[in-house]
Amino acid sequence: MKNIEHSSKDWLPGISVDCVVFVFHENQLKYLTLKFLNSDIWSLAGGYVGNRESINDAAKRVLTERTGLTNIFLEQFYCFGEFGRNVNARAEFAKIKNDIGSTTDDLDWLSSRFISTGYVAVVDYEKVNVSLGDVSDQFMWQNVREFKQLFLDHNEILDKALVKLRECLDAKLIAFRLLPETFTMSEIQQVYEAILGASLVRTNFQRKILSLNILERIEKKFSGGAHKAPYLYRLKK
Amino acid sequence: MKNIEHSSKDWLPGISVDCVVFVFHENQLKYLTLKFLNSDIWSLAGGYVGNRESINDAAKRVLTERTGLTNIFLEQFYCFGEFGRNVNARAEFAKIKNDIGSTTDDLDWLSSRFISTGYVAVVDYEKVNVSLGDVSDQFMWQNVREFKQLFLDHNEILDKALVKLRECLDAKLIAFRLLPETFTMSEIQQVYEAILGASLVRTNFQRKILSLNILERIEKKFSGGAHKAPYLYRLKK
DNA sequence: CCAAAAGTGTTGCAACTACACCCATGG
DNA sequence: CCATGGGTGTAGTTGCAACACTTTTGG
Repeated sequence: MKNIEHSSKDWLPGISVDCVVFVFHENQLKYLTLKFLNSDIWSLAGGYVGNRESINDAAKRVLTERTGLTNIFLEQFYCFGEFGRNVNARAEFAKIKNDIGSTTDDLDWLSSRFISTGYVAVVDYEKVNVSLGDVSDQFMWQNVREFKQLFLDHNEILDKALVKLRECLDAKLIAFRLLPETFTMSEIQQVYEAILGASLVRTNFQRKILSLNILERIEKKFSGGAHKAPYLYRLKK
Repeated sequence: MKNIEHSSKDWLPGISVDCVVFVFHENQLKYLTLKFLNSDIWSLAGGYVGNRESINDAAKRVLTERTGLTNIFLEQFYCFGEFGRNVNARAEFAKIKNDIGSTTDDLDWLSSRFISTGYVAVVDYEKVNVSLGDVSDQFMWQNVREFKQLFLDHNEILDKALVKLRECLDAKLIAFRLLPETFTMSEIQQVYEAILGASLVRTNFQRKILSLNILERIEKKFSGGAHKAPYLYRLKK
């Protein structure tokens, strides 16, 4: 409860950031959700903005706190400022307050009107080490293809994040940030297919990716199967 | 000074909106700037957010207050949240305070940290009727090709607005919103050239625009010149 | 006739799609 | 040999750019 108790002094009132953290795992595109202490309410990874901190830095900090990672792809995509986006959810807040054992002041601050800026983050599943923080007791990587009811307007934030992710896919080389250091060509294709929600023709896809001239092929190969092993690739310096 | 005097009660603290209002006039793309009372400081059209008003509605309201128009193209493009974007400009605020005869409380509120969401607006020059409001004594339609030093980080806001405008140009049919009800084909081309900052081949451009199938040609024509008069077009319903 | 406006035709380029086909490799 | 992975060739399409050329119309 440290963050919330210090709230009115250390943090900007009425302003928050919410990060949609994407990973690729088990052949699916997933995003990070956190469950509030002792409740069944799931939210995106959010946080407040320090009095002397830029909102972009706040998003970076929240991401580092939750994932243990620095230097990750992070991009702002929209500012959610509807009246009632959280004010109309006093019941949800009251439940959370009760569950996490907050004081009345905290609830007043939490349930006062907030404007939240949304960020898309893209990380390598194998490198993430999720820390729950003070208000959550569980986390989950949620498949984007399965609907899950989220806190407040976080479903809307997720939808807009997915649109932004697709827009950035080629220009910002999103797919390679979702994969480990080395990967096979079909893994790249699976990432693209998961993000675009469509299947792609293998031969044309490989030509497109290789023509970018950003990959180098590593001669070491997979072992195991009763057939040819796929090549491994990694990003050129 | 009405708005500012009521500030701490009626408006959300620390949050504002800034609108970059574009028009097409004298064959140039221009944006609205306002000069603070008795000063030489020029800013974009900004405003605060009502306690019970969504930020998108606040932007709409600011736009209606300044231009007299409703139902105009308006789109959010970025949330500016650097620490110091206005806090480091106490000198500018002190000058404005002096010029507009504000009380100390107002200055404290004004110069406290603000986070501002940027909006692009696109309007028909012939329909705009600019109202100065309480803190400005002059306005100007500024050519985007000429640099002008603006208040705080408003030059950066303008730059990002222009990028957004170009991105929306085709998808949101921006050009037709910058023109009056009826227009000639070469006027449309001039708008495109002003926004893109490049010249286009007439024949190919006309083919592209007409193939959109959104225009109808009006048989009435211009009068005057010693040559064929251009056709007039208007958007289909 | 001239000048400006409006429109057509054609050529070539680049990107993408679909699909046929071939080679490589490990068992 | 088979199954899987990796890659080439090619034909068709689409969109766009460049440019030549024709037609319309008012004076």
